[in-house]
Amino acid sequence: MKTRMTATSIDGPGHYRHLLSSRPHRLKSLDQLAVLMPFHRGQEICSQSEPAEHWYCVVSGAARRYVLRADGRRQIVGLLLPGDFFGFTTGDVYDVTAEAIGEGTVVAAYPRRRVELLADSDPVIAREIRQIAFDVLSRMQSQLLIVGRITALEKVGSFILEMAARMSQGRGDSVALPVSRYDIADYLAVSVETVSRSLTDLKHRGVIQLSGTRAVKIVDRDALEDGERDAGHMRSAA
Amino acid sequence: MKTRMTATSIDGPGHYRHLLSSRPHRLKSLDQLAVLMPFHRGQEICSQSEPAEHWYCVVSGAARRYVLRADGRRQIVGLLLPGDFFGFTTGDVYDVTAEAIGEGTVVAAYPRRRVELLADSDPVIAREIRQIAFDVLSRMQSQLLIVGRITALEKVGSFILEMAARMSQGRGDSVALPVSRYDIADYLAVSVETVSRSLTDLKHRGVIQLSGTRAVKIVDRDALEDGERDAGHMRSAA
DNA sequence: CGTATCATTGAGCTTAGTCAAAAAGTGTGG
DNA sequence: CCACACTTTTTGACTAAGCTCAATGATACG
Repeated sequence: MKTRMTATSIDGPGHYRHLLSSRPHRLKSLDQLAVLMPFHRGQEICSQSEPAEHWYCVVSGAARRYVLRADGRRQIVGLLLPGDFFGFTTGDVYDVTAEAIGEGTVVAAYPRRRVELLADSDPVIAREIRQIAFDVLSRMQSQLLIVGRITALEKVGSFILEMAARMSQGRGDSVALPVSRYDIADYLAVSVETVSRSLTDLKHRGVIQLSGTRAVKIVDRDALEDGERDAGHMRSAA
Repeated sequence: MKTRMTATSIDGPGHYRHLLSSRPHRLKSLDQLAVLMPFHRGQEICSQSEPAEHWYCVVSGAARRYVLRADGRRQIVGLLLPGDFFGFTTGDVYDVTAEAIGEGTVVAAYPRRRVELLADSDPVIAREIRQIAFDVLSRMQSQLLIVGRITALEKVGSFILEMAARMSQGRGDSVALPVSRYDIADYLAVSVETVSRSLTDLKHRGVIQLSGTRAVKIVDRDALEDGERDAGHMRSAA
């Protein structure tokens, strides 16, 4: 069993502070409550069935939320990029495990009780948290829509589009995938081999270009979006 | 295009009031703000891309949230049973369409602006809404975990278990499925034929019994849960 | 009681999973 | 800087699961 890094394992709460303050994100008003924690590659941030004492926000790097099946299969129910919050539960324990993907992933941990108390006295903060919850909801629904697609090619195509949108804030046709093929496979609920084959296929068709294994350039966005279009496809104008 | 029933189409806001007050659910404190609306089978409750002016709660019957793909395929991203809330968005328009499944499905509509104003002045209500959002999150994650399963048999098995848990509050091994095979198919992202074949299969194996097409009796719960068990499987003790 | 919808079953075909192995990166210590 | 070990990625051959098309049976509703 992996050891879990605790808040006390960092040598001073202000060490990564600049990372937080320099980055625009929701809950800015709660930054002073946050404890910033760096994690090693593959290290658990919070574990399924353990007391849910914090809400988290990725500051830099990336993380994955997942469950392990009895057959050993891993199912990823969320990829978390900088600015993404996680750790919200219905009960008082975490419902899935979250772990850092890259070395040195930094996460802000907000003590749940204290934040909720603050929210009780400050409607603005309460609204912020509500909005964050809706964002999480929206992210999860996107994944559901991707995983629910029919062919593996469509799943991988949608995945690239989602990553492109989330990583570069919608602009730019180049993505540096923050995850391995294995992660993509477990996120899309297909096998690694199928992910690899789909990418190769998209490359051969001239839909994408690959520089190395992680850098993807979107050449023909329309082709990716085909089999992606749903009736009434439009970004919600906030 | 289907016509959408508006709030004015009911002949008095108090007509279905007893349905709401007799049913335990969250947001009891907001019942007086709710407008109760009955819907016909297949009638739209709210539409993708339209202004999100209400939050909803199913009072009786059932509803589905879905998107339509360019190829005509329908993807269901949520089945809503009595007590379930929906209509939360990140932007100011609904991100998917919701429609009633059964004839006479009754839904409570809460005017979003007014509820948020109320939440601003009442921390208890704000907390309620937060909790509701987390519930929605949990429901969606459950679906993601089911859709992400490998075989159709596992998907259908998990679906039966989920419905049994949600409909009878965990008690009882009999479920009256509130939806058609087509709905199940679009919820699980498999074809109707596969749903039918899987149910027949489970019946022949003695895992379930079917009385008619909608009534399912769980005979061998363990068998359904196999390929269902994930490491650390336990209900969060609230 | 007829008609439309829903459900089941069958046959053939396509896709993706599995098993196996090679190739390409990555990182480490000598 | 290079050699070695390990991980990740790709490719191939085979198998099996599920989709499509098609037809028949069952239900529900007017």
